[in-house]
Amino acid sequence: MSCESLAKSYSPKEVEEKWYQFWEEKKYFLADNTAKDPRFSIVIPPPNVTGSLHMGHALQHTLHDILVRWKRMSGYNTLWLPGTDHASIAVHYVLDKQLGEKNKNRFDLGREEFLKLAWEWKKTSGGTILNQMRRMGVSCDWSRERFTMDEQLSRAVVEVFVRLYEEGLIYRGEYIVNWCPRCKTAISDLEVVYESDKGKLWHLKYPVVDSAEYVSVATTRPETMLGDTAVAIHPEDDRYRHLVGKKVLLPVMKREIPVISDSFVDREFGTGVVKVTPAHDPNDYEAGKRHGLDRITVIDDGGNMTDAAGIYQGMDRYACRKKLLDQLAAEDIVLKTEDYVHNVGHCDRCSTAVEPKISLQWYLKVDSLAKPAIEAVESGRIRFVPDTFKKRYFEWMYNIHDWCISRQLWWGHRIPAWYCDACDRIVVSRTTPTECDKCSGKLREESDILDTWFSSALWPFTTMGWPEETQDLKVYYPTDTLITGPDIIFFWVARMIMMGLKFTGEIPFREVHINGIVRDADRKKMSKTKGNIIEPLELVDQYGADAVRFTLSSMAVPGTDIPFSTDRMKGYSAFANKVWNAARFVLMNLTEEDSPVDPGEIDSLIKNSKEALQVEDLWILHRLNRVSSDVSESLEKYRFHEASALIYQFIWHELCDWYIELVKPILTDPATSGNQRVVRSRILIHVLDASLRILHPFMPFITEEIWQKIPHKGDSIMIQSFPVPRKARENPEAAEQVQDLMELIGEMRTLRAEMNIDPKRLLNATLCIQSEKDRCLVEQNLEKVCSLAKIQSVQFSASLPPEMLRGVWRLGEFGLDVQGAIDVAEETERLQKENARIKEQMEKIEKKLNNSEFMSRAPEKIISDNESRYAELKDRYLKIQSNLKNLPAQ
RNA sequence: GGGCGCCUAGCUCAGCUGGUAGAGCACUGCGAUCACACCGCAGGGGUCACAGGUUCGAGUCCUGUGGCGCCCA
Repeated sequence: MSCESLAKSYSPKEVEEKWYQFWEEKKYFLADNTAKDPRFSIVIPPPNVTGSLHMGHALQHTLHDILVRWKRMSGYNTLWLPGTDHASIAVHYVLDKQLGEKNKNRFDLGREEFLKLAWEWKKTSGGTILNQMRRMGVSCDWSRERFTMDEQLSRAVVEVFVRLYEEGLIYRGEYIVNWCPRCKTAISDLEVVYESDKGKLWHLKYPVVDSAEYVSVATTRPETMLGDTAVAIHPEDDRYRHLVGKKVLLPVMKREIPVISDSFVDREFGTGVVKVTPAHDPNDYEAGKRHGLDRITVIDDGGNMTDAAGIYQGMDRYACRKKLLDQLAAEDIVLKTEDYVHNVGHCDRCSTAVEPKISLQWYLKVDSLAKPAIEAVESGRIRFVPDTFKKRYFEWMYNIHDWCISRQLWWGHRIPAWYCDACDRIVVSRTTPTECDKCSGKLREESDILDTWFSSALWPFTTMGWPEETQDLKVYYPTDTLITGPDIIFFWVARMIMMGLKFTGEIPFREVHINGIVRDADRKKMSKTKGNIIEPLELVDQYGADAVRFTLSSMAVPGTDIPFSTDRMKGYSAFANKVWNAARFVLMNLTEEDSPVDPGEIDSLIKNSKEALQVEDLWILHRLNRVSSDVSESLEKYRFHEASALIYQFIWHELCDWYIELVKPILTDPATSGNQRVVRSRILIHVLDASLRILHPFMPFITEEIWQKIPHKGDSIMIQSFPVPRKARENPEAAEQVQDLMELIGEMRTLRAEMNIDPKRLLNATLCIQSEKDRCLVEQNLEKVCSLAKIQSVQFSASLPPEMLRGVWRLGEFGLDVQGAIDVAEETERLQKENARIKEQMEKIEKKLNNSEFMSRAPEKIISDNESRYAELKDRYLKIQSNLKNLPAQ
């Protein structure tokens, strides 16, 4: 085994690419569906194929990868399945833009050509995000990469559609939908985002027919008046009751329309009279149905006025508004104009104002699917982490509406339906029919495609081969965990649960971990317009993937947003360097002959040759035990922040700050025996090895780089076992002893610092320790104490000589000889101050212990804790008191 | 309008089932010695938003007030 030495500091750039390639080549990421081990499986929330890696992905992928690497190292047969979704609207958007540059649109090209172009685009640019993911070090099984439009997944989509149709759960109907005039498609309720826009409220004069009276109607969208087919009042509104049944004359169009009475009218809005445009407003549409009103469509698919708009035909809807208002003003129809802030729906993808529009669409009836999906969460079969998110889920599920699943786009899964023009029959089929099964007439294929989320909803099982009963499906479905953001609980999580239960009879995942949203350091949401976007790959370039991963993980409190701070990340890149240098120290103390350490070797060392071990050895092994189980426990609960803090604290503040420092004096002392040296290096190798393994899921690159350089068995750290607690190493006694030594060293250091003693100056010390056992402990570890507290000689004595600086710790008192008269006044003040602090704490506890209510009601454990704490404080207090008394007279 | 969440050190946040207020960064002092100055040692800094209540005991549970944010309509 050769022991290379390490560079003085860690540079991620040189190692990351190398190891990622190595892992992939060795096929470590591949899941083996024949393995007998318990399995752990997870599917990626498929990123949009047009997307590029942002901080949200970086976070989610980091969390996925931590779980997956940890489970893999813990002996699970692990699958992490990657892939992308086809993102109909987004792809259309990208291509529309490209075509637009050549002054063309998709209709010029035609469906077939457009799809060719789309596939071409997918082939060249669709893999961007997947390649970017690799830079984060993700260990997904690339051999199982899926795309929602893969042939097999597409077949599954057809299968699902046909089954749902045959069960009567999919129907076609004419309703008012959210229409995006730019994308030229219907979109679902969820894809509409409401933003408050500053607009105006125009009050218009509608004269009552055969009367001198007129009514004033208020509207934010005057152009829709061209399609008005009634005005409405509230049935209990006495102001207008007399008008019901009469007609008003619609200005401009000069159409007589009825006054209807309906309780949907809000009496407080405007004057209490509203115009009714059934073809362009969802509420009006419903009211129109109730009252049998005509529906006049005045705005077309592209947002332009139809021929029903009279002279405004062909005009853009906003241009029309302007011109129309001119006309209305000229005709004295506008009674009043006020500023008005209202919520306007915008297309989620392209931000164009949505146009409510009547059209014939395909819908999925969701009631019967929602029921079992609700039950699955209510019963706890599916758990949300944190739990509070299930409320959001229920809220939506209890009020769920039928889902408009058709889109008037081309890129996606074409709805498998054919129309017979001869007999009006609709044929829905798994295979392309040649003729109408009823009248043998010619068939016309449906041109609409399905909502992208329709296929995403099937992702957990179609990616594994459904509807075939594949081995993958058997082994890896249902998946264990879904990690995703709060924004797609409805879009995706809820729909996956419904579809999973419907088509596999099983829940698609057992737990849903909802992560927070990554924001900028000031908690602001990142956005292009704000210009506060942080590019994860730029961070990776600068600080290394490990530092980025660790930062995200350390801030990943379930369900809590992450204000990403570069300062904090610098801290974690320093941590990487710290780990590097700890390894460097270990390697410097090894020789060519050092071989890999088996954990069992350390156990038998404890069992058979305890005398060769130092107390700090027992302590660090004990601590290692605890940390390994604590980290696992935290990960089990998705407490990534806690797990990160545990391993950080252990490596930096226990292994580096104490263990290595305690071991140093032994290693540097030329008098140390060969055997002592060997034992030290065996333990160092082992503790470093185990620490690297615990750290590996969080920081895969640096841990692999170091692990490959220390004595090791095996080809890669990523397939080694994750440390588990070993009984032989539990040693609370050693833990306490080291605690006592640390306290002594700490007190001495504090005293030195407070008294401004030159850090390099070696002092003589006197120790008073009552207990024989305690004295032995200190005696046996004298070298270490001296080295870490800069002491040159120690005397044990029953009492402290007067001319010394004094300190106390749990096991006794100590004096530092500063060789010369000490400033008694200053020393008195210092000790008195310290005792005042102690007294304060004692009084607090005293109050509790003197309270009979507390003594009779508090649990025994709490009482005894307080008592022993009090005893300790008192002991310390008395020691200081006696120190004060024994100071030389002034 | 309905619902949910947040307010803890200068900053960003932990603090699970109530029992001695924590971390990282920043800050102050000291330190180029044999892993690391991307470092070490020591230190300062908090009426846990506010007001009530429950309890022997409240950052933690309950009610209300104020401020901020999110979701749904």
